[in-house]
Amino acid sequence: MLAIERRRLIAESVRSRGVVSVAEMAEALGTTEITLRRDLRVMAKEGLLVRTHGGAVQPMGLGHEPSYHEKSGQAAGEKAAIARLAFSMVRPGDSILLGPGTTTLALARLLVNSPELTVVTNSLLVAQALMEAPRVEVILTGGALRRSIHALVGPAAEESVRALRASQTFISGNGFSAERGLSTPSPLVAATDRALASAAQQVVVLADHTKIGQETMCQTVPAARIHTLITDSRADPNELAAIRETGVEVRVADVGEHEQSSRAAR
Amino acid sequence: MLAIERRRLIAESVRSRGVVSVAEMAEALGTTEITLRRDLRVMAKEGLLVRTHGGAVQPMGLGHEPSYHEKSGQAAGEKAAIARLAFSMVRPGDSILLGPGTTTLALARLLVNSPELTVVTNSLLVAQALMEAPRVEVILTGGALRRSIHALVGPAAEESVRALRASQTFISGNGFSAERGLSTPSPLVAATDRALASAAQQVVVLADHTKIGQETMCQTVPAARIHTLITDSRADPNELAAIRETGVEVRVADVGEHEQSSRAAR
DNA sequence: TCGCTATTGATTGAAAATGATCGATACGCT
DNA sequence: AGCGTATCGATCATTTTCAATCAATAGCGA
Repeated sequence: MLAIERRRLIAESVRSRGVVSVAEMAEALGTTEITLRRDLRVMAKEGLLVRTHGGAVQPMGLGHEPSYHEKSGQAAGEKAAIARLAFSMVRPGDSILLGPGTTTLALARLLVNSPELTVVTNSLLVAQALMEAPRVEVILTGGALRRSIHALVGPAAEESVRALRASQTFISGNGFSAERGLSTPSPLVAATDRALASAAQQVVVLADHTKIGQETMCQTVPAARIHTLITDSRADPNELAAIRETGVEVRVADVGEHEQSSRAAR
Repeated sequence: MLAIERRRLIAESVRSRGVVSVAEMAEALGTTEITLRRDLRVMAKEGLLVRTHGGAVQPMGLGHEPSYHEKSGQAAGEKAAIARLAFSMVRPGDSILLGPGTTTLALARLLVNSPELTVVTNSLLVAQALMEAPRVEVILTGGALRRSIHALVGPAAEESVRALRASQTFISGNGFSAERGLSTPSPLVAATDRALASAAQQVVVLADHTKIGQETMCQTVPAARIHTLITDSRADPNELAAIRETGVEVRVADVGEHEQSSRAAR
């Protein structure tokens, strides 16, 4: 096996799995750990990976953001189930909008192998996830970077979606109630989400049970403008009933037994 | 077997498999490794493949562009020196534009502790780097995601910078010559870079020595529209003189002794 | 046939890559 | 904190690969 070929495989492994171990790779590539260590050292110097004890990890820049990831561990199983249900509503050839949030991010990760799709988003994390999706056309809105949610907001963001029209918008938020609809704590984010919502024929809200019945400061979209809410089975049934009253179609995602949210974030 | 025939088979093998090994091909073609090496040397000089130890690989640029990871290691010390010089040109309170590229990314990393700055960029990596810069306002252009360079391009990107006006633009490219100015292989990228350049009073090009004198397909900005070129001390002096003739201010960054990049590009 | 040239094969010393050993260091566990 | 284990880096030996030079062969025209 050629050295360059070996390194290409290592790079690929790092990109796809995030981490590699020296022993494991040496075994897989049929070489010794010494050689592999040398490869890793060279590749680390080139910035292709970051060396750690016993292996190497993906350099920060592609892949997973830790601070944001802590949050995504909460109700991870539920979020994944919601994302799967939302995924089933996407048809090949569609143009869809994705807002920021851990649940929409989970949806984006499911879209990686999807064929022929156009995704418009203001979330850097969604864009990052779809970097791996060769057949998905990704369009980012412009806008000012809001660090806390890794998303683009502000007038520029709203302006750039004004010209667009998509079949569906998938957005999330911090609270959803029958009375107030979808809400978030930040006026800037709310305004941008509102722009996303108004650019699509169908507005789908992804909100796990921790958000149902919650109300936060700024209304994003009133319930009347929302077509579908996808949540999970631990949401308060009374509130869901009230939401249905307002004309929103409520769909409840089934959480597989193996992915209860009791599990800690990795 | 004719030499032409043999080389055609080699080229085909490289194209289809990405890599060939000397021993393997010699076996397959029924010739000796010496002859095969000679073939590879000639073909490498013609740019049909890139020679490596033990074999050869597909030239990056045809099959797939060099993923930015691969490029980021080349001339790393020089790039850092160029970035430092560019950094000294940025004044607090400025609004600047940053294009995509490993050198502009290095500049962005230096800006992390900079106070009171507005940065407009179409590079996701620059945005990511500035995520850590609490006092830098980051604005992303919109646009279609170009995966190979992790940047936003296309009409939407150009449109979103049209309304902006900054004091300086820092852009990079794949080639810079006195005759052709700044150039890149992709028309889409070139158009977007051009839009960035036209939005600022001062256009600064960051290009390490490997790009000086090179010409690629699409002209981004003619030399006449460029105010300053920052490069490193290994650049061809004759070409730099010719560039100065066109009225471009050429500044040469000093590479610290500890960060030579003697390693050849692979 | 003769002479010329281009291509191929062989040899050799140098360079690179690989593998192994050993002391030093870091990590995990109690 | 202390100890055992795993990992790391450096150095040296071995193998592989490379480039340069020289010899041999085949093709070609006069």
